[in-house]
Amino acid sequence: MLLPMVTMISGNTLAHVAALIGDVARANILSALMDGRALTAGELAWHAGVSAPTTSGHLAKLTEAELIAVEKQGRHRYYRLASAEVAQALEALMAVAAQGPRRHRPVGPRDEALRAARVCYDHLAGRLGIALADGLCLRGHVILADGAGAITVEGRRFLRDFGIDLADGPPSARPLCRTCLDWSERRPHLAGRLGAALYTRCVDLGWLERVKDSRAVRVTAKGRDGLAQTFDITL
Amino acid sequence: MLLPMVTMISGNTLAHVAALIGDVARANILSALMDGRALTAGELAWHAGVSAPTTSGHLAKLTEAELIAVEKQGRHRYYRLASAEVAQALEALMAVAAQGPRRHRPVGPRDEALRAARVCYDHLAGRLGIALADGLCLRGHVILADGAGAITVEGRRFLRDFGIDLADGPPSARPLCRTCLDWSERRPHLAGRLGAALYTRCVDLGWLERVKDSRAVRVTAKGRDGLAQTFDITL
DNA sequence: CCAACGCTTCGGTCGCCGCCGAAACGTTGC
DNA sequence: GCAACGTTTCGGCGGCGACCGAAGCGTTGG
Repeated sequence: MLLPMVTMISGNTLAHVAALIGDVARANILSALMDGRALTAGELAWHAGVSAPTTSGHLAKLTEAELIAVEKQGRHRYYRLASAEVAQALEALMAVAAQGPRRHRPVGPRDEALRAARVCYDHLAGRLGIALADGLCLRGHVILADGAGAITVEGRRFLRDFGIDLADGPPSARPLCRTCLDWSERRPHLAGRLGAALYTRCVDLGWLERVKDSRAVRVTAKGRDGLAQTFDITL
Repeated sequence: MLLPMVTMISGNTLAHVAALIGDVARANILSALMDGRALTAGELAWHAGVSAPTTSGHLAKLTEAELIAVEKQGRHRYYRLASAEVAQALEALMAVAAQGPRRHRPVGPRDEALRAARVCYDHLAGRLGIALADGLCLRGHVILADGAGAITVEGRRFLRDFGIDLADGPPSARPLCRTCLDWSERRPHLAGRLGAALYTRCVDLGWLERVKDSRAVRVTAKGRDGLAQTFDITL
């Protein structure tokens, strides 16, 4: 049989990366790490639903492929996603999975919480993430033209008043403001350094709280007021 | 053992989609379809490097999961990617694969052609795609701020002169102008309806030609002149 | 109408990989 | 130093799924 020669190289690497994500245990591990924090091997074993030895094997494979990175700290080992690109790929896959044919998923209460507000790597997603993006867009603070975005001059001033100065920090190669396709809302929300700063600031202000063992985010009473006053968001 | 309950649902669907891409034969099939055209089962079998029966099974699975779509035509069956989201997910995975540890890939001449200019679903990628995006950005026809993009008023006029009217066609939900992370250049190139229109127009003008059995694109002599005059691109 | 062709279905084989328990390793703390 | 703990390594088991050849189905063209 005639072989397609060089084409196979890209297919091989593509398959290798996808196959790593394509195991239920490993997918659960990566999903758990999508909240941007670093978790221990034990915590990840719990999330994956398999034994510690099995988890260890999975973590070794993911680390070797540089999908995740590890940091030793005492007798714990903290694992985190290796890069924002990995998070983006995972989110893109979830978007495909969400639009696919109804795979039997009885929408539980936990699922509803995720759709309301959740963390996507280091920024907000779900209905709250969309509302934030819409609010900033409506006031002309950012320009979201057809899935792409940029910060205006007034936006920069507004953000500074809100307590976010995007000029500080090391000059990073990371995009200042980019969008990310929301898998539950099917619309773009704010990502990049702006998205991360917005989320961090809301947490610092006590407006948002993480839900334990989940990517879901809860809006506090103070947060309800603050979001309404600052961003015109009513939940 | 305590089970993480509902969290597993998302992990399950994520793993299912990723596992479909995570087979070498299927990855080759999807890679081949990344050129945006619809190919027959036989052609895909050749690209996949496996027998016709095996390919048929793969195609059935991919179709059922709605990663690809099929169209019957006589005794042929034409398969294509089901949506732009699928293409985006594939591109994101390739970006991850490209930045990972050097997986033994001896850069062949075919590979070099892909890095120079290739089709990414329905728009241009590679050095040529980057150069086009940079050119339009430099002249202020589009604004590419940190990986995000929008078309300016002058840009719209310029594109109309070039033969692209983005107002025509049915009002589509597809983004007009978005960016796509280039896996070989590690920088954003133009995607969305603008990216597609630019590629189509260049082909119509006879500036670009597809390379047989590859996603690579060749610049014609006429194209070299045209690209230089219109976009200030020197290859 | 029959032969050629493209594609799918069926049946059986084989190899890879996920899984766990037991044991080893390294760190912490008493 | 020793016990407790978190994590990894080892060995062996089991099952899923990719693969092919042969046969079946539908279409095309003479």
